[in-house]
Parts: sequence; C-alpha cells; structure tokens
Amino acid sequence: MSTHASYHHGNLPRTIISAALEVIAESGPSALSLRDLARRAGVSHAAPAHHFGDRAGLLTAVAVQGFGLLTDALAEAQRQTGDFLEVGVAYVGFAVGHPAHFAVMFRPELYRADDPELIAAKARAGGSLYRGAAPFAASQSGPDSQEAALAAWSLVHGFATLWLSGNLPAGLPADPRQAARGVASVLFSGRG
Amino acid sequence: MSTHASYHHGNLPRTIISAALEVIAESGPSALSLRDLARRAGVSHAAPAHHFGDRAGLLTAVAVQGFGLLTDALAEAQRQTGDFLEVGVAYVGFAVGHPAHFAVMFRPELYRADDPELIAAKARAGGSLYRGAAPFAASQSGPDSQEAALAAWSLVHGFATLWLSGNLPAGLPADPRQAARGVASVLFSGRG
DNA sequence: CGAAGAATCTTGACACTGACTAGATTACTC
DNA sequence: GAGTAATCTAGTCAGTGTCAAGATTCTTCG
Repeated sequence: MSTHASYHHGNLPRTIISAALEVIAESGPSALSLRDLARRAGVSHAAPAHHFGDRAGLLTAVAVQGFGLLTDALAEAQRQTGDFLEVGVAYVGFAVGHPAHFAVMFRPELYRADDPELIAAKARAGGSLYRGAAPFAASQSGPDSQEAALAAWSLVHGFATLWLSGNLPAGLPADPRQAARGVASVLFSGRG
Repeated sequence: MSTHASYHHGNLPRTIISAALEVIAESGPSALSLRDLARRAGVSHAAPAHHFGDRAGLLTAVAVQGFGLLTDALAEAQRQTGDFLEVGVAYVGFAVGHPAHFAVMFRPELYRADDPELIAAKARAGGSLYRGAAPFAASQSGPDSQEAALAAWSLVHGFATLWLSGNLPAGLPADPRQAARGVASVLFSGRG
C-alpha cells in the first residue's frame, strides 16, 4: 500500500498478473517470460515462481480470473436483457474486451487443467453460459436441445476466435459486438 | 533417395516438417523445439534453420501446407455432395484429421503472415470455403449474405476449436464429424 | 573430365529462458 | 520481543533460438 522501495513488493501476484495480461494481449501467451515480468515488477527473476510455482501456475491464475469475468459478463447480459442473442454478443464482447484472458482460457495445455479452483471457475462459467443458451435451445423444435446450445456456443466462440486472430475479412462493422450481433442473428432469429 | 548416412540428409525439409507435425499434434506449437527436431532427424542443431530460416519460417511452411489441404478437403466435399452442410462437416473433419496444421493456421502470430506463398494459399482456402457456403448464404432471406457465410464459418470453426482443445462436454458422438453434423444442422437446416 | 560455384550441413558461440536450491530479509503471531 | 512463516534474492543448470564461419557434397558448365 505504501510506496517505499522495500524488500517486500507488497502486491507482487497482482502486479505480475497485470503485466502478464499486457504481454499476452500484445504478443500472445507464448511471448510470456517470467523473467521479463519480474523485471517489469522490479523484483528478482525468481520472485514470480514463489507465488505461482511456474509458468503454468501463472497462466492457471489468469484462466481462473478469466472464467470469473466471463461468468459475470454472461450473467449480467442475461439479467439485463433476458435475450439469448445478447448473451451471445456478451460472449464476444468479453473475448474482445479481455483478449489476454480469452487467449489462455481455452488452451488447457497452457495451464493446470486439473487445478480445483480452475475447474470450479470453469464450471461456473459453463453454468452461466448454459443459462444464457437454454431459452434458445428450448425454442428449437429438434429432439436434441444440447445440440442447439452447442451450436450457439460454437458460433460465438468461433466468431470471437476468428476476430481476435485477425482472420475475418474486411468490411465488417468496426464494433465487434455489432458485428457479432449481425452474425449471431443468422442462427438466433431463425433466418437472417 | 539412398539410405547411406551421408553428409547431406537428402530430404531434410520434409523430414523436419513431418516431425514438427507430430510434436505439435501432441503438445502444441509452443512445445516445438528446432533443436529437438534436428535431433530427431539426426542432423546438427542448426540444420533446420538453413531451410526455414527460423521458427516462424518453419511454421509458415506448416500453415501453407495446411491451407492447401483445407482447400482440397472443402473442394472435395463440395464436389462429392454439393451440400453446404457437408462442406461444414468437412471443415471440422479437416481440423480433427490434421490437428497440427489447424493449430497453426489461424494463429498468425506464430508465422510470417506476410509471406506471399502463405497469402496465396490462404486466399485459395478462403475461396474454397466461400464456394461451399455461398448456397447457404443465398438460401437465407436476410439482406446481408456475408453475415450468413460468416455465421456458418464461425460455427464450424468454433466447434472444431472447442473439440480440439477438449472443451466440449461429454456425451457427444465419438466421431467428430457426426457430432459436427448434428450441431451444424441447427444452423443449416433452419431449425433443428 | 574437372574445376568453379551453389547448396547443404556442422561447429561454435552468445544471450536468453524456466526451473531449482539455498539463503537473506521482512512480516506476522503469540 | 522471540519464533515462525511469508516473501524475495542470488546463484546455478540444462535447454533454447539465432547468428557466423567453416566443412562437405552436389551441380553446372567450360
């Protein structure tokens, strides 16, 4: 809390994660260097390891935080609009708004997928997502409502992924949420 | 062509790429080590660099090869069935059948995105994809047919990504193509 | 046929990284 | 205030990508 340059940093974990998010958002998770993060925080090269164990530990923390933010974003959209289209838009909005988290969350090989905290956070996000997609799934006349929910998830996830990786063609709305709304409407409103 | 252990390897580039695909399929692109590939090929640690320049060069070659395979897979499905649903299924089939290529192709930060060969291969794949999705886009009554094509692409791309990363829930068909067919039907056949 | 030149591969080196160990310093608790 | 836990430093090791210089083989062409 104070600004004195002491032996103890004061809030190293938060500082490290924050710096990690910057690096990941700029250059991806593979560009992440624990030593670089330590330098940015002004601590020794081995200090981060004390809090996170290793690289995977740090990325686990990032993923947990990300799933928490996603849970909140989806629940908020659900609460405010009650419209599954807007929940899907919120999914894309989260991805674009928190690109670093999103770049880690769905790559289990980067973190400790068996971490209890992570599993719990992931389950909460899954629940939030399911509650958003359930009305859409129910509106489909098909026999398998799970397929409809997966279709919705796949669509918004794919769109977010393609957007973030810069693989979508030009000519789309500059606002990713607006672009997502148009694309998701093709699925969500029966026919475009 | 011969089997004598000579100074020249004979077909190093192909050997290196082949080994790289194995490693990537097993542990992802970040686990790739040029020195390890060199060891597997029985050459010195700097030999791969001579052919590919650096890591990004090798992954560029992988991506180019991947886009070529994708182009062929989509065109083949289009030719054989003429059904855009099956083109979408073929997209997922390619991703699952060539996980290493797929893991690289849509991550431009891993390779040289400005490589002319890559740009050309990517454009060909885009054309093949567009020809597959065009009938679906035309079948939609909405004003913007591009949105329909993007929705189709997003859906199959998202499904493939989630499948490969192990993020899909249990209870799906073991065959990814069959699972993809069910999910894609939600979009492609109006209502499930 | 043979020599020049190009292509291929080796060797050596440098800075960098993640991870581990042991130790120093500070905060906390009783 | 002493003992203990938490936090951070310092040193080390094997491994990596990349570069430069040299050795070897293939190819081409006089």
